[in-house]
Parts: sequence; C-alpha cells; structure tokens
Amino acid sequence: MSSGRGRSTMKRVSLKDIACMAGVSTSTVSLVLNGKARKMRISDGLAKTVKAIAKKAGYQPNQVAVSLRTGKSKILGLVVESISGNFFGSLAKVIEEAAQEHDYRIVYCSTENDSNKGHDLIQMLSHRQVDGYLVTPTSGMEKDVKMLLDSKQPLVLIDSYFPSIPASHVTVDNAGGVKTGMQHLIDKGYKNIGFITVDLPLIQMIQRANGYHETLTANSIRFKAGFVLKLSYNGDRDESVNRIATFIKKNSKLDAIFVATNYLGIVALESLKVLGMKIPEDIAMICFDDHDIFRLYPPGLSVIQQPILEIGRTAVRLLVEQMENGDPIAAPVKIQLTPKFINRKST
Amino acid sequence: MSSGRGRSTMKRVSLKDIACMAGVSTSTVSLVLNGKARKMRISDGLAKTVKAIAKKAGYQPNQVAVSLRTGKSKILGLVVESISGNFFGSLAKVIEEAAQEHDYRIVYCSTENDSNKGHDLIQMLSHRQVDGYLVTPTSGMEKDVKMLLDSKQPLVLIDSYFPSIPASHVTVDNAGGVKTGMQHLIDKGYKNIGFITVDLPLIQMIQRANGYHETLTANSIRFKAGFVLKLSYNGDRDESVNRIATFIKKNSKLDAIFVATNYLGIVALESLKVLGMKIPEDIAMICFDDHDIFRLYPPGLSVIQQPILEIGRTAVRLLVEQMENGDPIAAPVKIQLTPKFINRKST
DNA sequence: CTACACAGCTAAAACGATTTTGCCTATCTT
DNA sequence: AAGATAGGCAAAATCGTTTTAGCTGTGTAG
Repeated sequence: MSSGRGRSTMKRVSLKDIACMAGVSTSTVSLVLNGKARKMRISDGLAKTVKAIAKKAGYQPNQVAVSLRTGKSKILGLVVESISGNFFGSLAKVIEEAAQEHDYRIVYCSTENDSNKGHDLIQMLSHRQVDGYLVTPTSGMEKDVKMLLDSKQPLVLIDSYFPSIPASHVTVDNAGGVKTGMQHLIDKGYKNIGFITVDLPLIQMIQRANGYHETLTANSIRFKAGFVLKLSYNGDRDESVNRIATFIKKNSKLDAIFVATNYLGIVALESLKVLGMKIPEDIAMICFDDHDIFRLYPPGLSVIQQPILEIGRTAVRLLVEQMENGDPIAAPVKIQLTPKFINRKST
Repeated sequence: MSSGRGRSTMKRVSLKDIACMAGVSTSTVSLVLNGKARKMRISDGLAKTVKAIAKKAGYQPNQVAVSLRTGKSKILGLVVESISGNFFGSLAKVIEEAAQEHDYRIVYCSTENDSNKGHDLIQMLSHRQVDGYLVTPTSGMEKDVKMLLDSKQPLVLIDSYFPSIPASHVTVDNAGGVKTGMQHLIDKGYKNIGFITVDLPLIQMIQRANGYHETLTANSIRFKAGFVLKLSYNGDRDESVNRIATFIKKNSKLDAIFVATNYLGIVALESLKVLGMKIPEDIAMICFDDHDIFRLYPPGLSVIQQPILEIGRTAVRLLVEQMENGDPIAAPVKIQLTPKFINRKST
C-alpha cells in the first residue's frame, strides 16, 4: 500500500472530512470554498491550503444538503404539454441550454394536456423545492398558476397564458402570424380559405382564430362557418385524418387551408394524401408552427415559424431576473415575439 | 377573522408544525405518517388524529430534507443524446411515464454527443443524489460509466453499450434489423445497395454496418467500399445533404440505399429531392429508425422501427429492480429487443 | 496598566425530516 | 408484593451544509 490514490469512491468525501484533513473547522472550509474567506478574515495562507486539500480530495458539495440549508435548489421546473412533440422538444432543448448558462438545471414534466396531471406536477415540483417554474399552461391550470403566484414563486408562462392572471409570459403574436399567412394566401388569389384548428380553449388558439377572422373582414371576404373545422385534441389520429378529409371533400370550393398547429398540419397532410390531392395544385396550405416534415414534404409547406430559440432564451432570462430581484413583486413582464412567415411552395 | 381557512400558503407547514398542533413529538408524527405507527406501538387513536391534522393542514414532506436524511431522492437521471431528436424525445416520454409508475421522477440532460458534457452531467447528477442512472452512452463516456459502476450506482444503458464494461443495458438487435431490411431489398431484386451511416464509433452503428456486410455475403454479393458513405455527426446539415447527393451521383449504379439513422434518413430525403430523384422508381430506400416523416413522405418509407415503448419500459424496470435488490451486485442484465420491419412503398 | 480594536478562527444553531434509543407507566407473572 | 414485560410516547442523533455569534490573542491608544 504505497501512497497511491487507492480505491477512489468509497464514501463521498464531505465537508467534515476536509475539515479533518486540514485540521480546521467545517465553517472555515465552507467559508473558504464559498469565497467568503476574505470577508470572514480567514488568512490567505490557510485559505490556500484548504482549497488545495479540497481539490486533492475531490470534494464536491452535497447539493441536497446545500438545498436544505439555503432553500435554493438551482433547479427549474419545466412543465410542457408533451416532451415528445416537435415544438416542445426543441423548446426544452433551448431552455436546458439557456438555464445551464445561468447555472440552473431543468427537471421537466409533461402534462399531456391533462390539467390534473399538471396540478400534480406542480405540487411535486414544489415539494422538490425548485427555484422557479416555466410552464406552458393548459386549460384547467388556472388555479395552479394562481397558487404559484400567490405564494410568490418565480414563474414564467410560455406559449400561452391566462388573461385574468397577472403572470409574466412570453408568447408569439399569434393573430399577427396568422394574418401574415392569410394575407399571403389572399394576395396569391385564394378566396375560399378553410381554417383547421384544435378544440382547446387556449388563448393562443383563440388568437389564431381571430387572425383568421380579421384577415377575412379586412379583405371584405365573407366568413363562412362551414369553412372552419375544430378537432378535439385527444381524438384518435386516424379519426382526425378522416374528419379533415371529409371536411375538405364536403367543402369542395375550398382552394386553400390554414392549419393552426403543426400536429394538425401533419394530420392534414395525411388527409390530403388519402384524398389524392396535390399541393398546391388542388389545394394550397399554410401551417402555424414549423416542422422538419414541412420543409421536406413536397413541394415544401409554407409556414408561420415560431422563434423557438428566442422564446426559450427569453423565458429563462425573465425567470432568472425574477429570481434575482426576488423581493419586489414587480409587475408581470409580458413579451410577445414575432413569428416568421416562411414562404415555401405550398401556396 | 373567523375560523375560515385563511391565506393558505404562508410558510409551508413542516413536521414540527404538525407535531405542535397535535401536541405530540415530531417522531410520533413521522412514524404515523410513514405507516410505522403499528410497529412502533403508537395507539391507533393517536395515529388517527395525527393523520387527520396533517391532512387538514395540507402537510407535504419536504423532499429535500427527506433526501438528505434517507439518502434517497426518488429521482432518476436520464442522459440522452439530444432531447429534441425524434427517437430520444419519444423515449424520454415513455421513460417518464414508466418511472412515474414506480414513483420516480426524471431529470433529463442532453449530451449533444459531447463526452465532456456527458461527464459533467453525470457528476452533476451524482451531486444531486439521484437514485439511479439511465444513459444512452456516447463514445468517450466509458470512464464515467465505469465510475458509476465502481461506485455501485444503479445504472442501465440504453441504445448502446460498451462491450468491455459489464453494465446492464437494453438495446435492439441492430444487425438483425438491418439484415431484415437488406434481405427485403435483395429479395425485391435490388443488387447495388448503398449504406449511409454516421461516423461515430458506437457499437450500435458497428452492428448495423455488420448487418449490411453479412447480408451481402450471405447473398454472395460482393461488397464495394465505394457503396458505403460515412458522414460526420456534427457536420453541417447542408453539407451532409451535398455529400449524400454527390455520393449517389457518383455511384450511378446504386439502385437502393440503406440509411442507418433517422436523422440521416431525413437528410437523404433532402438529397434525393435536390437530385430530383423519385423513390422507389429512381432509387429504393430503407431507413433504420422510424419517424413521422417517413410514414408521410410520399410514397412512404420502409423502415426498421425500434420498439420505443418496450425499450423505455424495460430500461426503467431493470433500473428499479437494481435499486430494489440493492445489495447483491448481480450480474448485468443484457436485454436485446427485436426491431420491426415496416414495409411501406419505398422499396 | 486598562481598554479597545482587530485579525483569525471556531462552536453551535439551523434547515426538515427519519430512526434509534430511552424513559415512564401500567399490566402481568409468580 | 416484587420483578418482568409491554405499551406509548419523547428525546436526541443524524444527514451535510451555511452562517452568525463569539472566543482568543496581539497590537495600539489613552
């Protein structure tokens, strides 16, 4: 048994161990390692040796203990609709990166658009003492959001929000995005434009529908109720395909459709395939929210693209600011980003 | 101020508070709430009142404190290649659900195929005292995996593994999957089959390449080195598109390609689009790993589909078993699942 | 020569739970 | 009637940190 480094990971070295090795108290070690040596008048010499010993021993603080003592976990809770979705997956990635820059980790959860699950998740996160919440709220989560706000938890809503609840949020200009797309369609000469959306009482969906209506009236086109199709969120995929196909067949005058989410956009593509209709010859199409598939699927779908990177980074920034300011219950910050129209060949 | 329930969330009620209200000691409350009342001979009457008080007060244990005391966090670390990818996103979702059934939460991290980041992540997770690790290892993470193993951390590898390291893992039969696809191609009469893969020394990639070679020799087709294209993982997307296009143009005899990952499959689709080539008329194509796009993209791509649900559930099961058995350093469990050939129209 | 400041460090409380040990009082045994 | 047993709960140790209050000794001022 020479002085070799031996079997390393026996028991995780603790602050106490370091203190022991250095022949000082745990407080000294803690102060040194947290950069408070100067302020607490630990001599530079001692500080140096303590640091050296800690490093040699490979000391790493037990974050659980730190959390308990400080009340901060350096963890952010991210509640999304479904991590496997394209939009939320990408968003989660961006958020993870942005959070990391501020030295925060993410624990994510999916609600699958079930507000009960959302509620449980938020409870769970709070027991874990997360330092802040990023949530894409689904209908039914008003109470939970309000509860977080009431208990002064740092919170930023993403993608959606509740008009009646004064929480900070970052969203995109849904109505504006739709208008741009719709106007493009109209300028290209399409007159009978259908609108396919999801039957969820979420503000962003309402806004997208508003964008549709407003563009019609702005161009003096009469709104036809039959040109709007609302599909239930949890509907069976195949059923949705059929319903869209039926919708398009029934409204034979339709020369274009605007689809309000990328999930439905994919479904719509499938419907058109079933019907054997070509884009844009038989019907034009624009979708809100981009997807790999839309870039690729011939002839390439024009879309309203959400600035995912900016959304994620902004949300994290807002949250971090909230956590750092701390005390003043500042007015909620509401940021609306501008989506981008990507003109491909489907129109 | 009547006896109304007042402003709820003032300070989070603790065990001590409950003990106070009930006029008993904290130990009693803890014992009762953890179902150890009987064993520790707390009278049923007291137990009942304590439970009632705790419930009324909305008591929820502080998990951080519990973790510190018990050394268990009820959190699993999930390290994937990139959460925004289709395969890993879906996998993460399945794993989250499966973990939840066993009362575990997930904190996930992406390595982006950077082994340094992977190393940091694992360090990070261990400081957070996660109870177990699910990791899809990238090359360069051998040391970290070995370290976890040495320190007897519950660990299950997914999707890949290191032949030299005895860790439990769940994978799919990569070679077998490729063989099925290749044989299908050959049976359909394709003779000059190219193989496009990623330039990463991961075992699953090697196995897929082996499947390619073995099918060729089994059918007495001579292997041509020029028919294999290896693309660098971190290459620019457009560059990859070009390289595949060049590859296909250069090898004009190619009548089919087998693509080893779904990411590259999408890139290949783009290349073919650039070249103006039709599937399967101009060239046939099969891809390992399914994707929404492959089902949809005309005419529909035949693929080798990984059983994501089964992979995720199996991995979680294995990990939970490891954590429950605890003591015996059981031999690693190696599970190989069978991928499924989905025959669409691209062949 | 007392007093006071200050440098340099440590002891101890606290965070919120779990768990072992210990103490006291009835009841039972013989 | 004395000792043993069991029942019912409280006390205290513990997990690994952070942080405040305080202790000791030396130099300087009055």
